[in-house]
Amino acid sequence: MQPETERPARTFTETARRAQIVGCAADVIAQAGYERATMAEIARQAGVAKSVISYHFADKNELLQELIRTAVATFTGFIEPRLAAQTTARGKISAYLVGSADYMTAHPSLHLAVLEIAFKALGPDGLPLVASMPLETHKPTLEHILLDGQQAGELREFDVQVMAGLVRSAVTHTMLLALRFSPGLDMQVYASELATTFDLATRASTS
Amino acid sequence: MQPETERPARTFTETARRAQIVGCAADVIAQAGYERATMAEIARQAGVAKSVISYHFADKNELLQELIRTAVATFTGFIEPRLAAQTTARGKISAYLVGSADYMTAHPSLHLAVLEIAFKALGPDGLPLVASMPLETHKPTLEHILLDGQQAGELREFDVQVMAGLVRSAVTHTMLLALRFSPGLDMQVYASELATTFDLATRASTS
Amino acid sequence: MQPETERPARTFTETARRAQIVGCAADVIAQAGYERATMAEIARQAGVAKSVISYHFADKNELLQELIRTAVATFTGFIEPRLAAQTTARGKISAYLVGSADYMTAHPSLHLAVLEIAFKALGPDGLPLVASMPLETHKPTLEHILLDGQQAGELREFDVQVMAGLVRSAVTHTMLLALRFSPGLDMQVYASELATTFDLATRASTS
Amino acid sequence: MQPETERPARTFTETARRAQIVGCAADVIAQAGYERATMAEIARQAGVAKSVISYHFADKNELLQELIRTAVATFTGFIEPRLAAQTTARGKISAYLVGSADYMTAHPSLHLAVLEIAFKALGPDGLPLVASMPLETHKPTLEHILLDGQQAGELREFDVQVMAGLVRSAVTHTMLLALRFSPGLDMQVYASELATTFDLATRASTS
DNA sequence: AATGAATGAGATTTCATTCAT
DNA sequence: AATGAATGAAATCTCATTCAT
Repeated sequence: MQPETERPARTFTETARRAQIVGCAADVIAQAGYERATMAEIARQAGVAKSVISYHFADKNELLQELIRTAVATFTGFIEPRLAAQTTARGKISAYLVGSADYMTAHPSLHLAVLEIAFKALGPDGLPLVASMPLETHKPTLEHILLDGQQAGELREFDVQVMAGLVRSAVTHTMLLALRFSPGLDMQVYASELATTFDLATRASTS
Repeated sequence: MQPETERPARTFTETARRAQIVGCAADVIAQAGYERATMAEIARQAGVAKSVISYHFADKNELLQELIRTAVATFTGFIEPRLAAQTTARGKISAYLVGSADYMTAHPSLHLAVLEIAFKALGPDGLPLVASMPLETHKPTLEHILLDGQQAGELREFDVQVMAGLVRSAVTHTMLLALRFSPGLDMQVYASELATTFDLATRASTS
Repeated sequence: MQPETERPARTFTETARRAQIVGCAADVIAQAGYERATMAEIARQAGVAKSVISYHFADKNELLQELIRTAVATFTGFIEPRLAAQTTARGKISAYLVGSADYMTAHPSLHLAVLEIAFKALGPDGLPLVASMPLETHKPTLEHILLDGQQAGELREFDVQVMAGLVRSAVTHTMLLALRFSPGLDMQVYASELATTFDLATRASTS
Repeated sequence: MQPETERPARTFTETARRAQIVGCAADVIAQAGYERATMAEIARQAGVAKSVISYHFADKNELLQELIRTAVATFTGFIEPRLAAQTTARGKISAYLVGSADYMTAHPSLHLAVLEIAFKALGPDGLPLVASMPLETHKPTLEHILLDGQQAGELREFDVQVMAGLVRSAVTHTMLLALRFSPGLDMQVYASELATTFDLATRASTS
């Protein structure tokens, strides 16, 4: 049950420091962009020496991976209860979009940081860092929702892969670009507009 | 009419060299990714010395900007006749999606390179390089199409900004990710799936 | 009789801890090599925190010096009775070689660690750490043996410095390299081969 | 005949610079020791910027390997004619020792640098750098000499491996230590003392 | 028009050591 | 007596850019 590799349990202080550093990293990455988010800059933001980060994280990759793990957990905690509260596929899709917008509003720098990392960070093997990470926790979920909706006759026939990709892009990419070009944007309005759009695009024609 | 800044007209050789270098840059960026596309690597691919690039381009930014200008021109040449051939908004949207897929098929490394640059390259001010570029040549176009469609009663009421962003993301982002995860994907089929989806999402309900 | 510098006598626990750490240091240095024998690694091997070492030893140099002192004492305890048991110079030389091989067999990591340190460790002044150490406890001894042998007419005329250096190198260096390239080597056979060689090289021609 | 990997032929300047840098590296390593021979220090000694070294050598390992290659070639050029001039095994052994001393006298920093590197430098895999290098060009040679001498009845029976190791250690290690502790030492005298010693140790008893 | 050579700024990482508890 | 946490110095390597020829 426990992993073989014996790692001494983390101290309370250790855990707190790691969380603090991850938070500062997210802030720096979100505000200054991934390429400016050097270890030196993150340390400066956290008010500690560069080597403090090295002390708590094996290397930059581990820091970024922890950041992503945090974000995935946070997002999941945000979105899952909302999905569970809906019984219909159409309701779940809408909840996914609105919930994502809420998450982005609640944790903007975490969200932006993850996107920066997903697009830009490379692992030691030269492949995108996220390629070796469970970023897609909710990927099957979204496809399941669509599939279930089709089988229940609630949604029309379409390629589930394509539609799921489109929904996910709407959340990560469309909203992101929109935010970048108009920072004051109301995410909730934006999300409800998307919800309407996807409802029309997916519902069964007889409805 | 009169050039603002006095720059001697480019010779034929000069123009050819610039085009060659831009092409090599696109290949390297598309295949190896933006972070590996160093000046040295681009020069190696082009079979010239690093300083040749510096001779023909003021700096790396200018090279990337030229690449983007080339891509925009190519894309425009691809898409505009197809839009012009359509009279209805619904037809134009579909043509935009299918035409984009055709462009990606015809010029894959140009397309991929532009996306890499758009996501990753920063200008000297630290802002994304594309922020200061006419990347959005077709942006007003797409919004015009939607607006005209609404005014003609052909399309339902929706936020034009949101929908245009979604369409554009579908082309740049959704397709890109789909390609990355399944390289053998048939772009044309994918595009027609998207066309159906957007048709349902945008058409006026009475139609 | 009276210690020059006032240092409180070491407790029993203290002494044991120091010995344990020295032993672990020897193991790590012998197995992983001097450059990998960081304080962190030694502490890990000893199952204590890094700062425990700092607590018991002023700095890394003191730890290494203690290790060398231990090794010299051990080696001396090994070799002196054997030398004392021999009455002739030729017997003593042979006993030195064979005894050295026995020592290496009995305390391999101590021996390897000392060699690593002797070759690689630098003191704070940038000079080899062993330059300021009584590593050469047996150096005069060896030269005395040779000199006595010459005066007794047992050994031929040769430069005592050169020959002593050669004998010592045979033990530290030649055997070491031989071991490195063929780990299963029988040290005792090797030593007796060396003993024959040096006997021929040093004995008076009339014998 | 030519190696597959196409490497552009080196310029005259390039070759000269590489040689100069290798020479400076040897000087620094010999005088200050391997651990102080940082890229910065070598560059300072050469009067160039750090990155000039990076321009001419892929990394520090390549620089060190080139240094070793230079030393091996120089040593070979020194020793081979002298071996060829001797017809007997005993003459060749003597020539090897004296020739080595001459080489050390003629190229002291090259010799010292190689020893420093051989003992201390690790490759990227953590193994000694010289493990992957043709340092032992003359190793078979020395063993051949001894073997031939035994077969010709000129040398007594002994383990060829052991004796070859001892001869080589005498050159690299014994002389080195002697030099370190008495810098003004006359190498030629030292070598002739060693030559006598090894002659006695190896010649057939009937001679 | 082209190029080899040189450069300086900056990024990550390692490590012995110190300090407060 | 012991330890987790923090630190600063230093080292290697990368890369866009510039200069003299």
